[in-house]
Amino acid sequence: MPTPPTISESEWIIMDALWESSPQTASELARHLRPTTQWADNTVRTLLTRLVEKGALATDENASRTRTFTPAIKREACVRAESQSFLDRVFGGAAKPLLVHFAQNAKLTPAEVRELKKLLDQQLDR
Amino acid sequence: MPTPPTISESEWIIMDALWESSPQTASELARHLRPTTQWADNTVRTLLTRLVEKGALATDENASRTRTFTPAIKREACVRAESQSFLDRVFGGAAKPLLVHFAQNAKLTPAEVRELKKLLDQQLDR
DNA sequence: GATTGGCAACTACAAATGTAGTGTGTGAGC
DNA sequence: GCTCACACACTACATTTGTAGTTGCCAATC
Repeated sequence: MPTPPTISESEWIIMDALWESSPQTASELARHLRPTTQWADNTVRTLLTRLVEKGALATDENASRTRTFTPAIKREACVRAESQSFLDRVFGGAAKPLLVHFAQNAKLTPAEVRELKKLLDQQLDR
Repeated sequence: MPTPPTISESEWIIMDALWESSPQTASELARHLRPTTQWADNTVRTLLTRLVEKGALATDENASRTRTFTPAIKREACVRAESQSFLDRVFGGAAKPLLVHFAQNAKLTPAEVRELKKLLDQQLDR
């Protein structure tokens, strides 16, 4: 998978559901998402179609009547792309201010803080 | 300023220029941005108009012939809003994975690492 | 065999975005 | 006073996004 395509906000919701559990059919997805999104079936189908067009999802071509959908790109790659774009747009590409922002605004448990500090230490070693 | 409006990617470029130096006239802005964006004057003007409509920029109402533009909202507020939306969309609202991601992928200087660790410690104290 | 309940494909349509072009009025210079 | 260069306001138009509705086909059911 080359550069991941642009995934819009609604499309992320679909992708997330499929990254979490796939393959799924359109109706399964719609059913699972309805409580939170209240989307009509056709809305889910449209988003699925667009994601397939973008190459973000794959369907089983053989299945004639009811297709299932599976991610064709890795979540990590999308996260990476989105993160880079966000970093550039909002923080002018500088990671430190971003980290400062989230470190200050997030409510972290002591355990998480310890974990992050350990991660930062590993940065020093390299 | 209540909740900041949605600022699109192109609009961020305009806002950034004005947060950095304001007030500026449309042509000044266009001139400054041309090297990087290659936008036509009218493109800049359109974006400015939209930002004024959104309440993100203010113009000096009195000036009759050549208006200048100034941010009407704080960069920090926009950063906060964008960050929240990004956090929710890409990391499902969980700050720790986000911090992990950027802590691992960013290349930080030892000084920056120390600074961040100090910040994290302050989190513990509260 | 006619009916029904899905599913897929196609179409719809408004708002937001990116990126300008056109028309118009006016101050600055000649 | 006439002209020209600008600046502003309007208009334009393709794409993307959000959110469906409509139509047509097929498989299982009665």
